[in-house]
Amino acid sequence: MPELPEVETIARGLRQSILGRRILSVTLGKTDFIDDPSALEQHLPGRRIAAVERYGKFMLLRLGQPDTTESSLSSAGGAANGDSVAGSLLVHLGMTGHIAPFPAAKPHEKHTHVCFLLDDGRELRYTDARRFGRMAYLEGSALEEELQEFGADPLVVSAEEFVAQVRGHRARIKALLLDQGVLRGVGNIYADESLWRARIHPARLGSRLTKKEAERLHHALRDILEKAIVLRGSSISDFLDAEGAPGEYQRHHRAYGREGKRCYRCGTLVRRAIVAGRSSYFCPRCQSQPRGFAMLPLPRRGKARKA
DNA sequence: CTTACGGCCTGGGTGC
DNA sequence: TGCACCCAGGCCGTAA
Repeated sequence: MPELPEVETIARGLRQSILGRRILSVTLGKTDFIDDPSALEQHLPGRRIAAVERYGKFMLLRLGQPDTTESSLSSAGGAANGDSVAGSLLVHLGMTGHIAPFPAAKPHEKHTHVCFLLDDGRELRYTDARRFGRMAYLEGSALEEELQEFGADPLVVSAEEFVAQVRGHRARIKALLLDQGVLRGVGNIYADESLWRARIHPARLGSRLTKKEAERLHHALRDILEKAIVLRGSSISDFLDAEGAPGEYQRHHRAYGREGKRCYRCGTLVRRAIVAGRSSYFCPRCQSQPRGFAMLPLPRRGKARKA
């Protein structure tokens, strides 16, 4: 479940550990999550990792020109200006994806599907038990077109633009927050957390939010994402950053995963409902339900089973 | 056109 | 110990 804060955390870690390294070779295992596996084998060997960026929930490894020389990459951490990069490796971690460098001699952990041998003897490895992730090498117009499919970065978008986007759609606000074409990087956790903070029910329609509510949501979302980044993301199942350390933001969750627990604001029991096809956690008192929204009965789950 | 919904991919965790 | 089932995020096809 890496969402924006988790991917940002991993990107920062990789920036420290592999920026400027050259990829010597590529070894592939299962490839059904890779757009064009042969493109990786064809284009990556010899290329230098010129920048590590986050784009929504994607990790973007900007690669130097195939003929880039040592000297042209002098400034590590440096801004690889757009012209100097000819292509990028896009990595989406899906739910269970991990990417991190290891000593090449270290045995592969289970579900390792991609290995990039680096010029310092380490291997950048991608593991993904469920292979819900995605990997692709793209360059030129294909890269541009791919990136263009996505909406604004929630940390960058202005309040005006956010309000306009949200109120310009009739879909449920939860669906809008999750729609990567509207806003890039928000997933289930941070959607529910920001809606709780802004006191907006997930099933409300975007077009029916008041300007004030939409502004409140924008502020809540940005604030929560920034705090989550500081705490290196949320480790709810097995998320670990590139150094293998867990995040801490899960301790600050106010809605997500708290079904049956008391709302931090009013003490009402937090509920769970399926909204936009996803489990959604909310306080039924603080986040008043829109008219016409029938909450479907949910099967009991978890160990809180009292027969 | 926009939105809603079900199904699919996979395998770890859980209930029984 | 085994095993059926749930569920996750993104995507796609279909329906309204």
